Amino acid sequence: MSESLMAPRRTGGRGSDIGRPRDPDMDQAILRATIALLSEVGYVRVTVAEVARRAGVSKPAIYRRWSQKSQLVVEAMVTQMLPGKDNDSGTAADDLVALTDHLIDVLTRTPLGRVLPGLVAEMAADPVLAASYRNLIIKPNLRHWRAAIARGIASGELSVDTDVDFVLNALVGPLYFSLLITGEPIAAGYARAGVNLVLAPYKTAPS
Amino acid sequence: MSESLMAPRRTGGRGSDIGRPRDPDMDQAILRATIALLSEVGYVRVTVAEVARRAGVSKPAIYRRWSQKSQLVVEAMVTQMLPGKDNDSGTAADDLVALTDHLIDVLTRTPLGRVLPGLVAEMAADPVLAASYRNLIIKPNLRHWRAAIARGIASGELSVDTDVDFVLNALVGPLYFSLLITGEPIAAGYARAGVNLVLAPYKTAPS
DNA sequence: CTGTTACGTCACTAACAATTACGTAATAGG
DNA sequence: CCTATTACGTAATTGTTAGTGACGTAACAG
Repeated sequence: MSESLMAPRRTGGRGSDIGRPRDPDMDQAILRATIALLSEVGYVRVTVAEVARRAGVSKPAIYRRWSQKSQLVVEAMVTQMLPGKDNDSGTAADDLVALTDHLIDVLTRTPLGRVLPGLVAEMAADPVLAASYRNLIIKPNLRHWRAAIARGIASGELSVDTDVDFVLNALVGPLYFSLLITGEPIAAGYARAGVNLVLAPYKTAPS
Repeated sequence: MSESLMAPRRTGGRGSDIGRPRDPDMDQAILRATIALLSEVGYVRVTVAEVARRAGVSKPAIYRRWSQKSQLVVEAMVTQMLPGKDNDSGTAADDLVALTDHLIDVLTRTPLGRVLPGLVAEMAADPVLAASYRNLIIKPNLRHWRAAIARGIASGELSVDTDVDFVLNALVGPLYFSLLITGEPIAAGYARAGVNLVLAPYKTAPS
């Protein structure tokens, strides 16, 4: 994977050592203004001019750092949103319930939920952006889910035949389907019920 | 639900009976041009001006029929894409496999797959459009899934406790998740494997 | 015929992303 | 200190596109 897929942010001119250095405070001000605006109006209605105004910064100053609005948004999300923690509660089932509940919370009660639809559209039109988002946000988060399932297999709680991808997708997919397509609210208790059903074929007999 | 949520298309002026009637051939030409353009360039890059050019029609003629580009696209998709047929193959499991395979085909090999990301963004910003798409496309299609599961319960193939929404979401959700978020290809044999696993908790003992 | 609407052409507004020119300020290295 | 180099703000500009509006002409209903 080429580095450009991971580093949408523009580097300094020819060499970043010579000339006047960029003001790091501006970076933070821009990213914070981006997140704030995102959570208020959603991706589509975020304009670079408004981000600049709120950050107390000029528009060219933003374009010096990020070549596109979409890449600014991705970096803002990466730096401002903490990945789910990898709680090890003792059983894979409980870990997955916790992860599912956390994801529901993120999708329904944080800016991400409002940002995602617009971002999905941009991703489809911009492979570089898509790679950034997937590598920096999606994959790191799914890693926790895989780890929980792996621990369950190792401890004997789950069968060694457990289809990790199936379990993961069956739990996560419906949440995105609901957010992006149907608009239906997530049923209360979805996490516990879903985990029980998805793991049912893989639960080993209690020893 | 108000009728306006179902009928994005503009009616004729005050009464549709007086004055020069709209040319029905133009309707078809516009819808066909929209679908063709959609499948070539995707939602974002569809411009009303280009649709008009291809349909051999003026831009105002389009806006006389649809108030927004997004509504034109929805109607184009509704009229040009056949809903999945409701095959009754004898078992709920086989029906669900067929429906799943069909949905995979639609999402990966028809214009819908290229259109959906842009449409998701529009839906998030436009409740009327969202209602149209859900009522005209999503819900009618999911009805076939529900029917198949209901038949399985009626025949005794599935437990009466079967969680219909869970089964449906666990099969459908991952497909959209893959298309819109991860970009990962659907595993070959997903339909059969997924149905087996999702139905496992509900399969009644063979009588 | 008359009223009403559709149609095309053309011009137009408004919004916004993205770029550029220019003058000024800040920094590193010599 | 001096020079090259880059950052910064202001401001103007380009280009694209959605969506409107005016006008003259064509087609339909009664």
